[in-house]
Amino acid sequence: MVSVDHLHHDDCTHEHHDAKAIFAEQGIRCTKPRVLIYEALCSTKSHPTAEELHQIVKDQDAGISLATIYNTLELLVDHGLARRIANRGQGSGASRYDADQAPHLHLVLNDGRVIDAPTNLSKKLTDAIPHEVLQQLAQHAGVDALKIEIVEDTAAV
Amino acid sequence: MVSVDHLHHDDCTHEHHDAKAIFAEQGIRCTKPRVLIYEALCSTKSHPTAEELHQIVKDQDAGISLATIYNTLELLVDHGLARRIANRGQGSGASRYDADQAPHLHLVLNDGRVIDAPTNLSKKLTDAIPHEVLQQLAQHAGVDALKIEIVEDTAAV
DNA sequence: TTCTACATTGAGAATGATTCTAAACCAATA
DNA sequence: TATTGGTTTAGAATCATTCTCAATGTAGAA
Repeated sequence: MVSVDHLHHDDCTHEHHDAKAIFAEQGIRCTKPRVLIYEALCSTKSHPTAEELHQIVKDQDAGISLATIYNTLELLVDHGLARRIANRGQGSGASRYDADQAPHLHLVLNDGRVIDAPTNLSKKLTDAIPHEVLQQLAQHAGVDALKIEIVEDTAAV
Repeated sequence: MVSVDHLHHDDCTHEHHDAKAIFAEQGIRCTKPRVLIYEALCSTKSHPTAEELHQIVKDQDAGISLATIYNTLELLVDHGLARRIANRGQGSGASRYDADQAPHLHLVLNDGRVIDAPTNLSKKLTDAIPHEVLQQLAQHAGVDALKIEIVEDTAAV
């Protein structure tokens, strides 16, 4: 892994995502559905559900099936290119997804919405937590890593 | 409410929950299914799913239907007698429930398990977080209250 | 570039979790 | 004890996700 291609600067609204390069780096095939799905996920801050992503990419390629959305999202998550956000609230709430790699906290609301915590508050909270506490918790649970999530208190509706 | 039947001592593993009194206090009807479900939920630390609870209470009253489990759990959550825990991991993970009122953190793992954080770590982490940060986040989200949840990092499997 | 092997896709069926429906039932109150 | 309205039940309905497998497309070899 001695590539020298991390020289391009960020340019667009958010960041630049060269899907092709990123997929190559991860050793996963570059297909049209994957590019469309990944770019759609990168270019939104709304933490869409699989269904919502399907609506978006169908505008660009009517043939993409919902199963492909699910397959691709699982692939992205497995390769660390996206996160699945725990679903909340009543009923059959759909999972939501996020490709934003910058460290930030999610506020998971009971109505299903997920919003990003403002950067300053996100940082304040994260910095306040002793690193070793999270580590000890992970050890207690027998897992590699844990992260914080902020969820609405279930009492309130 | 001047009954004199709260004299029987705690006998079971954990705490005593006088379902009848608690339901009365909340102004909700005391029915056999509700008592069984609530007591089953109180007497375990395993954060069972609706399905798991159904298995448990069916041993005591074979007629209880799964729909009643769901109805009752929703009722308990609405009255603050139980919490619904966000579901994780792949696929159709079932929600888990907890009637433990003592303040404690949940560790939500990718395989669907939910375990309680040890009291000391739970306290360390909670105490470390500035109260006003959580408040500001709640305000930002437009909700009454937020709480922390610790989830396994999705990258690890 | 063309060919080939094999991963990926798409449509729909299958599964799992939760909610809905309507009729039978029962707890609280008078 | 009778009444009334909330509760329960069984099963159907709904929603989210996964599975199946034939058709397709990609990456690498020739």
